[in-house]
Amino acid sequence: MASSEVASSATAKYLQIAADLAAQIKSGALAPGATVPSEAELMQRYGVASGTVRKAIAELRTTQLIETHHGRGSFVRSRPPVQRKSADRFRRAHRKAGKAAYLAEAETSGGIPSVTVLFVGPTAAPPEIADRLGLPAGTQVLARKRRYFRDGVPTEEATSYLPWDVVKDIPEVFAENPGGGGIYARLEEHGYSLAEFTESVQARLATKPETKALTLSPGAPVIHLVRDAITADGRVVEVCDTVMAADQFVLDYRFPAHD
Amino acid sequence: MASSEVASSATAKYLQIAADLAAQIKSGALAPGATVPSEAELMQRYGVASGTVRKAIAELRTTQLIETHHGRGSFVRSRPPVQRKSADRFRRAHRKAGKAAYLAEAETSGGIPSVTVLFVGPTAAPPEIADRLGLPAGTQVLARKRRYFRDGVPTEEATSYLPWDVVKDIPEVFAENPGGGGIYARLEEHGYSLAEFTESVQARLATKPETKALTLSPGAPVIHLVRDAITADGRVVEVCDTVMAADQFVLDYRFPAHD
DNA sequence: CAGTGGTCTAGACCACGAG
DNA sequence: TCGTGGTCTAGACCACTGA
Repeated sequence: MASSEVASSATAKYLQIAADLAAQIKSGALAPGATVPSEAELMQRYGVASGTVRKAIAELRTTQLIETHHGRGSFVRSRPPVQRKSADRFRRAHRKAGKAAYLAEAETSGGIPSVTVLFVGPTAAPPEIADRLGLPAGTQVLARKRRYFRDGVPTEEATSYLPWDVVKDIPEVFAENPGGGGIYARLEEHGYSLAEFTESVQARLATKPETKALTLSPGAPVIHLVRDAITADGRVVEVCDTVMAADQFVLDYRFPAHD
Repeated sequence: MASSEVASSATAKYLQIAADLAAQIKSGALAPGATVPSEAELMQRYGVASGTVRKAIAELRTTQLIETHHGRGSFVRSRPPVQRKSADRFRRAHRKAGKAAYLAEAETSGGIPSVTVLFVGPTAAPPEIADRLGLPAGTQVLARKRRYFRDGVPTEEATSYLPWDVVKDIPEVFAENPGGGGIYARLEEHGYSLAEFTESVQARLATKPETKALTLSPGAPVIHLVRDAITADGRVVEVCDTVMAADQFVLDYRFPAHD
């Protein structure tokens, strides 16, 4: 028989199973953090094949109701508290007080922040970055790639690109920890007085590597933010390319109505 | 044999197939609008089972490279030109020139913009909105809900909420078309001089109703933006709640480095 | 080690779309 | 009608996790 009694109901079996499990989660029968029954268990309970159960699980994953860990199982997600990111985090006053932008921000958020530096060194500038820096594509620049965590959970990954001629005399920016106030403070100490920042914000689904780096479920959305740091004479002295787990952040902006 | 030579390579077969097709798309060998080879064709070409091909196709779908239509096939998506949304769109100069924000923006983007007004009338303010307006939850406010299109395709849906005492003497804001410069121009004409805007940006997956309203695929990301319009004396006179198809927009912001 | 999810096969039947 | 994608089965082996 195998496929003789298949694909006939109004809505697909795997969706019914997903809806059933979703109802259990919303009702609280499956509490946040609880483990979802294993695939084998669900196959037996619903009398379906493995593929069908897996599609149901995938459905719950894309709706962010559960997360899955290879070899461990699936777990009901607990809505994490979001982190507000305001343009205020780049206020010069914060830099003068010796705080890096991330820490300045973390002060007003719950959770314990931490940072891991993944890479610091020369790189060929990717086309879009080179364009923003006003350099030919492939020019050597300094890249600083780091990953940010809150309570040990990765939340965002950021790569800063700086023109080589700007950084070559600023030894601190080659260090893992560029010192109090971060690289913006170092830039200003070396005569690059920052006038303004511009940010471009896009949202999209995470790529495979991003899901790994940020431990996201496939199909999870990310915020892709690219910021230019611009000096008083109009030069872009840093481009920061950031990918954030979308469910972890709210971005706040404020701008005047005047001309 | 069946499964004797399975799941051993470094990266999964379905990902290799997806990557191969993605490369063909990026190289232009598969042009936008072209039909992707059928599943049967791909099964033969790559020598894999149907399930494997389907997973590869699903991968390309979540990366927005293709779209699939039951019974017709899969097609390479033509990258819709994204629309840049800059804070500049609220410059008073634009309002004075008689342009509404949306049209002012559309001038610098490709595509023909259009708007449909879905609802204008009194509503009980939802909690989050009431909070921003500084009113008790459930207070009667004026809601203006409209849907925006580009080239006939829905791209965003926005609802403005205005305190009743503000609008009760401004007949134009009850009309479908509030006139040149939009409601912000009308507010300023009636003594509500706008000082600044704040925007909160979040990204998440579309809800079921949103996928319908914006004709999105399930699992597609949206940008949720909430803007407050604030007068010189600090009063919030409008809250605009907007949901945008994420793949249609880039949000641009600019802010000073000064204190 | 046992148990979990991840990938894969080689089929089947159903539902949709176009000629 | 025929070709398309959508769902489903009943298995298999692989890879990761934790006791």
